[in-house]
Amino acid sequence: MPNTKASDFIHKLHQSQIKLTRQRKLIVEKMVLFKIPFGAEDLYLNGLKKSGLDLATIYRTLNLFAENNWISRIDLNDGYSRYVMKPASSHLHTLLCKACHRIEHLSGCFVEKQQEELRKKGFTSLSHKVEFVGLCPDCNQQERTAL
Amino acid sequence: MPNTKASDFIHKLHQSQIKLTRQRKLIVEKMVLFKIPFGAEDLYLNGLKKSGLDLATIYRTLNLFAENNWISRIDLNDGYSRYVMKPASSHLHTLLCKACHRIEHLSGCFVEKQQEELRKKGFTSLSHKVEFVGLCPDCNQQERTAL
DNA sequence: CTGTATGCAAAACCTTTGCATTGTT
DNA sequence: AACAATGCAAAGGTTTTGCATACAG
Repeated sequence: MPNTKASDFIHKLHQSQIKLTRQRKLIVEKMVLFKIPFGAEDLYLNGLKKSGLDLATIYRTLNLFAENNWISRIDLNDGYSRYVMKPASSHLHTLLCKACHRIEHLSGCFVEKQQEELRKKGFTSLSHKVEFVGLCPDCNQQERTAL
Repeated sequence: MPNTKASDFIHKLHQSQIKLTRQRKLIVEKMVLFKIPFGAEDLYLNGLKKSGLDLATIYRTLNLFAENNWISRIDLNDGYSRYVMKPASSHLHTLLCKACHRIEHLSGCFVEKQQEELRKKGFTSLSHKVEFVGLCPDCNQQERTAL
């Protein structure tokens, strides 16, 4: 079963109003191959350019996907917009390795209670994001053995 | 006691190796006046330009402060880097109103336990960020009365 | 004094946009 | 056929950088 992820994603596109173009399919198929957050240029230089896609198309598509909440923007604070495929759950709880950028989606939410308190105080339309950043076991080990 | 915040901050600068210039003092004194996340241009157009500061100096200074963890970058996802003064506690738990950009630092941390579990799994140098985004009571009310 | 910080101007950078053309539904 | 999406090229806006000068320690 190759690319279940990609076809699931494309299925989502189908159900919406947007048109399913060759370019968008290619972008989706490329996105799912990334295990770390990817930017427009990452997709472009890793095959999409060869397929004849324009960088502008990729930017437009990534914006479209993000607006529809099909992907999430990750801020690595280097002036470069990156995205990750959205996990099944709506909001984002991530664990990011600052060395290799490997990203994990965490299950379990420890802040629902806190959010509920804020709601009681009069805040509405609440959403939240929990981000852990650190060194994953692999990168941590590399640093040690490098000494 | 005017500008306790500013002098506290400047005191921190003193203790580090960096030089305390007229420009840096002015930037600090301006920063503390902002109750919402501020960008370089915000500082520039709100008095620092009149004081003769250059935008480049402000960018350099904001980068310097952020590298030293004296201020924190906030990503509002509009292609504009903003910062907030760091709260006393090291890490960031914020509540941001998406309408007026008013920001609150939340006390109490509900994710320490989760972080401890990650540490046990082999992750190191862990830090975390918890961000709530929503409409504050004031903005929420405005939307309602606008109907 | 020495080395860092600033001002100025230009460049770099990522991202967006206009418009004619192509392609989907 | 109608409208949305793409490619191409150019512009946009924020942030960075080089270099001579000024300044803090």
